[in-house]
Amino acid sequence: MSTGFFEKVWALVARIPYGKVASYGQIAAMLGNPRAARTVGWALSSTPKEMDIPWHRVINSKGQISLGDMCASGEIQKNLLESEGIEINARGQIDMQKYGWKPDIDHE
DNA sequence: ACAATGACATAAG
DNA sequence: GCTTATGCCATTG
Repeated sequence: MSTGFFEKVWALVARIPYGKVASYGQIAAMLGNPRAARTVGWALSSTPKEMDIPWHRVINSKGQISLGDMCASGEIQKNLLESEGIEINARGQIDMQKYGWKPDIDHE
């Protein structure tokens, strides 16, 4: 690890409760860099599958899967989210009002 | 140090 | 609402 940024992202994503989702901007903001949303996404893509990082629970601000828009890998993510109990709209949009993760209630 | 990249975010047309 | 352009931060070559 060159820096702890990746670890921070992984730690935060790993902190996401089951059946919840967080946006890149949210993660970046928690890390102290609300503009580092790109770096967050990149950290996830760099996340070794050896780790139990629920990267699929991290989506963009629109509550949609970015990968599903241009990469077939998004299908996997969508499948995982549905397996988590998260319901997705016809557009692949997630109900952030219900599934939006709130870091304040991580102790649930 | 510089240039390029990347699963984003926001503003403007 | 969609498309294009710019910004922002961290990593890599």
